[in-house]
Amino acid sequence: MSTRKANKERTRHKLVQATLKILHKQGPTALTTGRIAQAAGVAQPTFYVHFKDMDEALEEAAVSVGESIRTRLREFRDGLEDGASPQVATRQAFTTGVEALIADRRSAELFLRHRRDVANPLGRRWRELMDGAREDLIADLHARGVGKQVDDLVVLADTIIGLVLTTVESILDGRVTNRAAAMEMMMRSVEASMQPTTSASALGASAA
Amino acid sequence: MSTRKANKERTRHKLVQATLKILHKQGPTALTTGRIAQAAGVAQPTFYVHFKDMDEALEEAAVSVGESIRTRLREFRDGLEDGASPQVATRQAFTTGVEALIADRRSAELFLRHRRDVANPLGRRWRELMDGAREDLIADLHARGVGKQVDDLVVLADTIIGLVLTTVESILDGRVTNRAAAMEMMMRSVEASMQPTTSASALGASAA
DNA sequence: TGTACATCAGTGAACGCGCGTTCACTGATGTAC
DNA sequence: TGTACATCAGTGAACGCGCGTTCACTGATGTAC
Repeated sequence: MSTRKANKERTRHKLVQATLKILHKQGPTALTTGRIAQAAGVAQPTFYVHFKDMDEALEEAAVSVGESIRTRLREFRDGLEDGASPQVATRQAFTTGVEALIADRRSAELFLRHRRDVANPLGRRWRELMDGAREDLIADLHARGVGKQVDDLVVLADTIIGLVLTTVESILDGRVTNRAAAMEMMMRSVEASMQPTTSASALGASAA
Repeated sequence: MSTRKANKERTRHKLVQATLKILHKQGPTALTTGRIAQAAGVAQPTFYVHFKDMDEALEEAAVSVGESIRTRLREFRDGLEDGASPQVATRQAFTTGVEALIADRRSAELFLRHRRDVANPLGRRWRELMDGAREDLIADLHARGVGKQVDDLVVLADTIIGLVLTTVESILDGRVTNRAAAMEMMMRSVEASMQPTTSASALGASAA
């Protein structure tokens, strides 16, 4: 590749990273083309050499973070056993999700913060990402025969994803010191939602 | 109260509601004093009769939503039994949380969307609200003797709160049609996280 | 009740500032021969 | 390799616009007597 083209890509990359940096440190209100350019070390009009407008830059920033998370999810997922039981597989899926997210703190924080912000390209893009992940999870649970035990795989998937995000939040916010123990407790919750409905009655036994 | 004072309060209230309306429909970027005043049906400089700046208006909007949620939480909570077992009480606490949030859709959506937005007065205020709720929950769990079974009440509280918010999200986003069944599954997850750690081993029994 | 005066919520007009956006230009890089 | 020309990423300067903010003013409401 020509030096010129490579340099242009480097600048573009710097602008995207600067966008994420400002968004992370100062929030959406502070996002201006001038600040982004300054943080990237270029003149302000340079922004327009690379992006039509702010939305286009945000869109690319969202894709960047989204792909980084998705790539890490795949990396962790490649380590999973294939023939594992639904319980073991779900346990691994849970751990995978948590590890993939906390591996990159800034991405995780941005994702958690803007994931429901539908007025923002970031929110829209990440919502698509979540919807895809949810569908994958449902398909996976179905393929492993979990549907026979659980009436509503949509709710089960939501429970699992919700607990993954909750765990990540607890870790990122520093409320959790013993990660292993916290993940153990969360995973027990996930497993409970996979039991046939009747098992709820078994509860009485442990009630004082 | 004088008509004058009452009128002023009405205008102020309209401005706060207009702030929430624009924030909800168009997002934080669209928040300008002009748009807020227009939505409230007053001239733009009127905004400054009531608020020093945008942050002060946002602060009041945050308090307004926060109090509406907290009031509803208390209303629901007043219906709880006192001497109930930890399990029954937690079950009721869970239902209470979900019902209190979905009772006002706009407040719930705004809260969920901006709850981690620390660059925003809304996010800061609601984070305080959450921290308070978490501490209350931990104290309540402790008072009911749950601490004897569970090592880490902080994680348990996070699990419960996380599952409440997850359930609310599922309902608001329309992924859940059968609310009762969904809440039943979520509650089983909550209950599982309250079992002594050893019960995790009981899992093997149901694994195919 | 009536009158004269005080208060003050709300407003139109005006302002400066920072923002997004455009454009002619520069100089480094690439290409043709 | 060397030269003459083409391309194009990046820039400084300029611009209009919308925003926040201020202020003198208005007229409705409140108050003193």
